[in-house]
Amino acid sequence: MLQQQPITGNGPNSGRGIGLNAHPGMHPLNSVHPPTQHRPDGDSGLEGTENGHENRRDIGDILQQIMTITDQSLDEAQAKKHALNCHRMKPALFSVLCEIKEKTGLSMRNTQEEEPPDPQLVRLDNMLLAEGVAGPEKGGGAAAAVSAATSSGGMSPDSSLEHSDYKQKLSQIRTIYHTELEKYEQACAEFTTHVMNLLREQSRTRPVSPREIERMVAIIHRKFSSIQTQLKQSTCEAVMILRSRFLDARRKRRNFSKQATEVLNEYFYSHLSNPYPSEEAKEELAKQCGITVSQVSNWFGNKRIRYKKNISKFQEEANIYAMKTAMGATQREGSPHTPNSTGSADLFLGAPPVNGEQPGYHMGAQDSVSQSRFADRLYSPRESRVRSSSHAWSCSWDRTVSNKLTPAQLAAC
DNA sequence: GATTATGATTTTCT
DNA sequence: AGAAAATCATAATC
Repeated sequence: MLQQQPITGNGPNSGRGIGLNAHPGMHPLNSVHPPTQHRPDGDSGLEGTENGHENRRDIGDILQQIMTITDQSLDEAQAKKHALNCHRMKPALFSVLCEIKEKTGLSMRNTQEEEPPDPQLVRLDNMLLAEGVAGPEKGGGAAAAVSAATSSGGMSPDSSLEHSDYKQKLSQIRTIYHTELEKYEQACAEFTTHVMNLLREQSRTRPVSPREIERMVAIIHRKFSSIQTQLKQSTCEAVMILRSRFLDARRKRRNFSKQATEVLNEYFYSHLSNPYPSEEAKEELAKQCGITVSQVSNWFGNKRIRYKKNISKFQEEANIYAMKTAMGATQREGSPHTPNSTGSADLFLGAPPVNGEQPGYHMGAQDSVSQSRFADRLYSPRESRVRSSSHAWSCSWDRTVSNKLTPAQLAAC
């Protein structure tokens, strides 16, 4: 627009702009246009000498004014500024100018002032809060996250050690996060204050309304919040990596202690006809082995399926435990049995005397006496009670395993 | 380092 | 819902 003026502008102001006509190089341009009607003298396109002189005088005046400003002392300038500020028309003029600004350039920004909270940021906030990184410092924050993550899988005996390591690392992340957040907030506050002061200062000489300052502050905060989002995102990533490293149970699998395996195996082989411990029995076993109930369940699940898949592989182990149990039973011979007892006493529950006979170790062999004994047991009141609580047992274990028990194992059962 | 053992998880079944 | 079966991933062993 402005650049076109010299070409098309031959109106009343044409030829009076500062510097344009004064520049000698512009004359050929102007000369393209024929002389307009307000020049009846039919000048050949060159500015009239009077006009030219007038323009030069104007420019000279302006230059002179500029020069005098630099000559003014600071006090003088301040006094003038003050006088301007105290001018009775100033507030009115100020507000009018502010209004005009609002209606023009700044109206665009009004539309985006009330934007909804960023869903991504909300998600990050929620996660940081849940992980105990953000929010109030509470001792149980990290621990709660850990227990929540491990509740399904159970805890290994050395888990407390690893959890403290996890907590320590998490608190490191927390510290870094809070330090960075503080830095960010400080920087944001500093910058905001600086800009506000600057704008307030400038509002004395140019139309800057308080509303505009507020808006500017909001813009600054928006810009800074993107940095905050990045910080939150990287913190979340760090927490996720930490979690996957420390809380993935499969990653840190530890074998149970020998003693724990012993206890579990003893129970398993002494209940080979129905290796489904009740909830109470599981709790008891868990207590004895120093593992969780779900770990006991896992162990029995694994053991059952692996035993069933390859019985011959487990024969030796089975016989060892059967012998152990049988010997235990022999030792206890004569002592009163409590058929409905639970827990470790259940190991010898109902195990009949093997008539002094040592376990035969007839791998896979199955005599008719054992079979009938097994059948008896199968339909004994106790067994039927247990069976009703273990639906799968009658369908799967009974058919595939129980009828392959060796005499020693059966005796143990 | 290949193989096996084993605890945990996931999927399927009853 | 709980167990079986399949699978994964790591520990232990050779």
